[in-house]
Amino acid sequence: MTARHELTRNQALVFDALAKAESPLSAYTILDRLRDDGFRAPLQVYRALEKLLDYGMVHRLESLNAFVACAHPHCGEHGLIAFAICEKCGQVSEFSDTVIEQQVSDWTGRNGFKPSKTTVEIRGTCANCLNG
Amino acid sequence: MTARHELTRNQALVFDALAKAESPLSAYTILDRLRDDGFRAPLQVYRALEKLLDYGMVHRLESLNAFVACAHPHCGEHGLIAFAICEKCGQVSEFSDTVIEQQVSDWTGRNGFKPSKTTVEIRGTCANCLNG
DNA sequence: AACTGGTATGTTATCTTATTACATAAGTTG
DNA sequence: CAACTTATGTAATAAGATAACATACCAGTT
Repeated sequence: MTARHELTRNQALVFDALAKAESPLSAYTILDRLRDDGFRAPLQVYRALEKLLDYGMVHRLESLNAFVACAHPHCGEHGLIAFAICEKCGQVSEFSDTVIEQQVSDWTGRNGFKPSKTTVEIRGTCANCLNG
Repeated sequence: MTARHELTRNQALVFDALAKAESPLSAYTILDRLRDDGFRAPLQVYRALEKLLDYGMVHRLESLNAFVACAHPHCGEHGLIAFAICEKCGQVSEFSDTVIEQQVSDWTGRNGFKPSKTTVEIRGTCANCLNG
């Protein structure tokens, strides 16, 4: 756990649940996994997620309504991130692409659009599952 | 209405509702707008949307859980599409970007990933709302 | 016309995801 | 301590999506 952000108990529990998971988790799945730690209501999860998203320690996968811990060692220090999501096994690969970032920035510049967050998600089948 | 796909009554109603709208509509908003046309249940909307998405006549905005009619005159004939979504006024600009498409294709090629659908959504504030 | 297979529909119930509202507690700063 | 902000707990409800089942409609064939 980096010391970049002091996490509260709930935030730490949610982050750990995501960090341990092999694939993205929905808020309700997180809730189920934290029952033993005293979690009873969705809001406890959503509130923690909100902060973690703020800190850049967790990403939201819009096309799945699910969440993943950031793959980067020092979170929050990256530009545009893209996700490749395998629909077979659920695994997610995270990568940053400066060229895409530049294209987005070009378009928004040309059109006077002020971007706040950009989502890039590639759904498909990963190499592993293709060979299986 | 193009003759590229014979739409059923329900599909035509849903498509028209989206085409008339100034901004993306949720499935339940579509349902409400079609009450007078006999729609009573969400499934009627979702089933129509499924087909329209198939035909490429409608796009789903993952970060909004909402739908828009395709902006292109002849739908379904385009590659990767990106959306710029204004969080103030709700307006959506649709554009295709071959460079981003190429970057995605490069990554998937390098990683043996077989893509089925790619989502690119830029959230932010449009020029109009910035000047307002 | 009757038979058959495929597609579209209608309806109810249910499941999943997310937020509102309100009360309480805990930490921080003046 | 008082005032303030931030975190928590809990219940209720809103919003988005699907499952299950029954019925109808529309070819093409016999």
